[in-house]
Amino acid sequence: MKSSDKHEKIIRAAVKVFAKKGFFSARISDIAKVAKVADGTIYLYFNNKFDILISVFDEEIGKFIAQTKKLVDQEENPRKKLEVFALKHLSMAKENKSLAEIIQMELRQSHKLIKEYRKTIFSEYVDIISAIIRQGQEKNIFRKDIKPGIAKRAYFGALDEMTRLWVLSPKPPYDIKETAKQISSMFLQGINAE
Amino acid sequence: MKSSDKHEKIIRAAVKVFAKKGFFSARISDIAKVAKVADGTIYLYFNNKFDILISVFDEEIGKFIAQTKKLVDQEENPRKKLEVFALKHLSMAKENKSLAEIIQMELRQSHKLIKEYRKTIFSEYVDIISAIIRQGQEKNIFRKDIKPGIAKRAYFGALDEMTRLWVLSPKPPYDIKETAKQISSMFLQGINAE
DNA sequence: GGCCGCTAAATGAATAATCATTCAGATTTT
DNA sequence: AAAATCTGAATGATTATTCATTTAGCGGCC
Repeated sequence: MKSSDKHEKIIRAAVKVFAKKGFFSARISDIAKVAKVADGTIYLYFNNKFDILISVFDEEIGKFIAQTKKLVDQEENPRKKLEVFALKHLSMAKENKSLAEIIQMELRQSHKLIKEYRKTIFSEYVDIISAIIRQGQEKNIFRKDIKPGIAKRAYFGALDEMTRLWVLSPKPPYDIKETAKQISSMFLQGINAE
Repeated sequence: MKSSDKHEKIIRAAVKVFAKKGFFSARISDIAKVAKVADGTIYLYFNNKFDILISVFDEEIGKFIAQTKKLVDQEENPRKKLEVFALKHLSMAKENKSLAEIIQMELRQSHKLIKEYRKTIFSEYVDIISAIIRQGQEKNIFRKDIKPGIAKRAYFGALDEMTRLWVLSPKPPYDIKETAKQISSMFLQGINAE
């Protein structure tokens, strides 16, 4: 068997096990069992347990961010860009529930390395939002008194919290498209009547 | 020494240690050392390590939610209520950084018990928001097509994400009042120019 | 084709370290 | 001098990691 297969198999098993039991409660032997590999084999591909978690993030989140950027770039209108971003974010959570769960739970860990990691990777992601907002402000489409640095976090936070609902509930209580629409609409028009 | 003192001392020490190292990496002996108490003494006041974490939540978060409710009730106008909520939320994070950090990190844990706990306690908190929104809709102040169940999470998520910024950064990069204003304004008016 | 020798990959039992928890005895309070 | 409280060393369970051994893959040779 080619070694790349094993690497892949272990990562996939780890996603499942971490999602189910959480990083600290997951045992290497659990992952080995799911991956159908000996405990020791894991150490041929990863330095330690923590390294597996980081690899999961690196390999899976990277792909996702790239996809999001591409989609957003295809739209012209900043309003539309925000909608597309919301839809992509929520869709990902629905289609890849285990990974979403790990991001929700484990990327919030207070471990120093994870904190640092989170800062870097999330910056790249939420900066997609602030870039859109700046664009919109330049085109006089968005209010100039809104700080992009605050708005990006507010928008991301709103989506992230909806994702948490998906992750914690067995069934999505709201429709994805409907939710993305509501959230982008709230941000664009606000909730004030008239 | 009165026993209530020890209980308090241990809780306070636990808040510090959990915030610094995270629940799983925190050792009982760490907490004991900070509390200036023997390891065994902790077990006279708490059943186990997990029980300490739950007690931290129960005793500290409970107070905070009660305070928030009281403040919100003092306002008449739903718009004003939302502003007050945001300000209280962010102020709490600034004034009680260790606790905010624990809420951010540990309450996201995938441990079954924590998941359940989170559902209960957070529902109580975010339902303050949905209640405000429903009130506003009844008075024709807020759009009727906004679902309170989505809006409450979006609003909470936005604030929660700003809190994360506080927790992860050594210095608050934005002014608390300014941030609360921006977020409530975004939700009320939206970011569209005119 | 079949056999041999070699290397890389894989195995999983044994190791070693970590800590939550306990409890027999010390100390303090009443 | 009981009772209540506290202590911290010892226990025991858990598991990440290691490593001596086995297995599989491959090229050269007859």
